[in-house]
Amino acid sequence: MNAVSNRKPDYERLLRKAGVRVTRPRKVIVGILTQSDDHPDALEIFKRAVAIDKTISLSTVYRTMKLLESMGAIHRHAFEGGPSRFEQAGGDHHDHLIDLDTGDVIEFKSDRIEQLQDEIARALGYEIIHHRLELYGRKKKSSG
Amino acid sequence: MNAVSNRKPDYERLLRKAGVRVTRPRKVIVGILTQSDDHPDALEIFKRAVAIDKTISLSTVYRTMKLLESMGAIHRHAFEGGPSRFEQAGGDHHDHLIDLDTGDVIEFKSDRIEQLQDEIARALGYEIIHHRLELYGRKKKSSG
DNA sequence: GCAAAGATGCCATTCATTTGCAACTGGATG
DNA sequence: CATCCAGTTGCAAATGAATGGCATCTTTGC
Repeated sequence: MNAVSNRKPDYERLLRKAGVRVTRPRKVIVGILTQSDDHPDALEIFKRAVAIDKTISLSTVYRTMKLLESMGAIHRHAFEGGPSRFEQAGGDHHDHLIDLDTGDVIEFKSDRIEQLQDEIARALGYEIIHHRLELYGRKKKSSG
Repeated sequence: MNAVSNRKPDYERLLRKAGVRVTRPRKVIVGILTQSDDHPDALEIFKRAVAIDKTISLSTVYRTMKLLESMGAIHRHAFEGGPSRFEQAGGDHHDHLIDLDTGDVIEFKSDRIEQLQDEIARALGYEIIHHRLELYGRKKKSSG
């Protein structure tokens, strides 16, 4: 388990490469993603977007997230009991620890766990396409 | 990783113990759960219930699942891209491998992974309340 | 058996997300 | 730089899962 790097993708380049238009709403949204280090949901991204350009609609946020996801530029996480939350792709693969009290998301990584998952799948005759490992926990009060 | 035992809870006893009524719809629903070895969603349970008693409503299925869940008699799983699916509690803890082609759910268990999860959470200053580990995969064709 | 608390069925509602559609606009072309 | 039009957008209505309100029924304690 260790820290996770996070180089940001060049979204505009990716959009052009995907052959879709680089529109004003899309620029605003990817700009927000670039500046975000948290895991906002669609509504939160919408709010941040409206602060920059008040004509942007929530539909467009949803459509853009779906587009970026299909391009592999972002990851969607459906943590339990809430809307999907998004994060930029491009960093190393990692899993998530969700703070049940604050909703904060902490990233972690364990090669050992990944390896064990592969072994399990192989033993069952399966190939893992992707996986989801989420720890839901509370901060330990170390002394008081 | 190994097979998972599955002793079925005595739902009617549990209901009485919880101080709620053992009604006709509830009997039908827990009867279905007792006979199920899969991971049906609410609609599927509803269909099976209606086949036995056509007056049962989907609302009651949802209410009953929620009730059983709060009693700890069943577990709810929100696998990606679909409605919640349910399984009886009472077996050992286990995680899930979801067959992306069929939707089949295979249960597995790894003490080693659980242990690593605990270590990770501890290192981050957290106590795990619960976790979710899902592998999404496809069957390997071993020869043809 | 009876009454009252609890459950049910039905329907409307919520919440997250998607879709239909007319109006708009990137960006390739001339 | 004007034109054009497929790709996009905003809006509103639709969807799908799940919940809530409420009048009516039904367990269960007496």
